[in-house]
Amino acid sequence: MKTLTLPSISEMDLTTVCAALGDPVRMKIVQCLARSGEKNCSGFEVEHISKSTLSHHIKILRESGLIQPRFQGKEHFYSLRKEDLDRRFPGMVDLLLNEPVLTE
Amino acid sequence: MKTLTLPSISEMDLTTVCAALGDPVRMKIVQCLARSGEKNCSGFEVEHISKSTLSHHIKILRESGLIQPRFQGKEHFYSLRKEDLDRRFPGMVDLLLNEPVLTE
DNA sequence: TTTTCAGTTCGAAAAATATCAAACAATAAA
DNA sequence: TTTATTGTTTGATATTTTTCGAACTGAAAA
Repeated sequence: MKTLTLPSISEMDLTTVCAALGDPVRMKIVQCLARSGEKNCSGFEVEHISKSTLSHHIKILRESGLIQPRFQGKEHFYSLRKEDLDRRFPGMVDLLLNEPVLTE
Repeated sequence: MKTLTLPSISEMDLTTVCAALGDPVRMKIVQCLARSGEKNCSGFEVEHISKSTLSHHIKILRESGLIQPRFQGKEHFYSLRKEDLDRRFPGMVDLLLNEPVLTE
């Protein structure tokens, strides 16, 4: 059985969250989730990246508090922790939603 | 005569700004400026850091669009580009102001 | 049970970043 | 003019981060 540690609202740190958002791959994943609700790894619109690298980025996003997983069978569905983020960092989700997604 | 290039509002990039804020030293400088208006290097409340390192961090903040300099004699006064940031990333400055400054 | 599928973890290599001391530049003060 | 002050730049090193392939894990399908 999986037991994954997510930071609680009070454990979330703005610098850590900003560092997580400071990578273009991760920013794209977060913006994707902010718009779409829930997706599994293959749903993130990031190209030319190995699955181990993607998994690494997901871990950083999860540990920063930005996203949370839901396990269903062999799939891992991820979603943005909108309510928690809105409580801890009011305005942050809107900021992400207002920003157009970069297409490379 | 100094000619420093600041990014225009439309040149500001959210990922780059987040990367700039994703370092504890730089986050502290920005929060300091968000609260205090204008300060020179010796006014940032960061300890145990050489002046060359501080200068490096200031450059990253300036090039991301977060801060702007004003030259007066031998001093360089820095301030947060609040109006520009509010236009480009509405809510970001408030987000920084709402967040208590970490004291290590 | 064996295979396939979705994803994580491990170990290593490459790239980027943070840090400092020393040298430099520009202004102001002596 | 010489010296002190405020900060930047340069060059080097140490650390961190990104990236990948290979091996692994757990669940579902064959």
